[in-house]
Amino acid sequence: MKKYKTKQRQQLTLFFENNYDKQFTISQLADNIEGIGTSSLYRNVNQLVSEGLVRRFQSEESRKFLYQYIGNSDCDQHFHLKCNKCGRIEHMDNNFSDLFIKIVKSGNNFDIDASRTILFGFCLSCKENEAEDISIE
Amino acid sequence: MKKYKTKQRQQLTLFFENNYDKQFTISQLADNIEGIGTSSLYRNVNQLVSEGLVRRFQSEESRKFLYQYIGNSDCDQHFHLKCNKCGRIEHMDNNFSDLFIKIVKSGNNFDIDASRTILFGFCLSCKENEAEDISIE
DNA sequence: TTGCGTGCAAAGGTTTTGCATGGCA
DNA sequence: TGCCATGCAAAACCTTTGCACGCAA
Repeated sequence: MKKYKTKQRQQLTLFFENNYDKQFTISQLADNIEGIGTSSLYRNVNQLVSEGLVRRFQSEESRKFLYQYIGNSDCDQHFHLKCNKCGRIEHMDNNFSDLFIKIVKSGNNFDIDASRTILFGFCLSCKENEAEDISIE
Repeated sequence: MKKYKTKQRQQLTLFFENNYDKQFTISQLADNIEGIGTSSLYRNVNQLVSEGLVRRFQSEESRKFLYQYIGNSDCDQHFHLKCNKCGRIEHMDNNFSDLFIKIVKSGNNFDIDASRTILFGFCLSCKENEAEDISIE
């Protein structure tokens, strides 16, 4: 399938590249990118997903899909850590990932597929602000 | 709110109890349980979720919810391992879970919430059958 | 008998698809 | 010019909700 470099597709890719490691819903993308219709947005995002440049997740709370640019990083090699508060994704070190995979393999006879697994919790900066916000949540 | 022991609710609970550690979509529940309408199914399942007896997950691929009976087990204490092939959920040993949580805490400054995290991979029995089936998938 | 539960149908919200038009190469 | 991409609208899909009837206690 040939691909044309349309204005819409270029804007979408640019926006993703400028917001590496953040996740967006379709409506958030639409809010931030001028001049692209919903269906073209879905089609382009899905194409980026199938190319492996963007990753699709499920939101925890709502039923919306979340999209995150991962570029050409070797994300199949390691775990990802998602903060339940700010939503950011961290890439776990490959060595730590390997270590854990081996622990589970020996302890549980289970072969973890790190590329499919997301670990949920709280990142450092959200943890540090926890004390102040404890009454909110 | 009072609760009546209706036939439908009893059948649902029975099915869940007989299929401990498996996850089902609503339509899979409907296929397996005779004589319960969709809306009653949703309402009963959601009630079990709010009572803490059933847990609701998001499917990774589709937008469907998955439901799993957890009874009164202390699933907040450990990780769960889901086999990508047979779909079964295993409960990871609490000690292994603790170990990994500590590793990630020191290595990544990230507090994992084991209760929300599912580790994907392949279980022992599916791994053993892998050689025969490798052409299928 | 009381009032919660059920089931049908409709609503609500997100994603996908059909089709005619537009724009890249 | 050829043909992929766009955008509108409609369809598809899953979950929730409204309402009249049914059934447990």
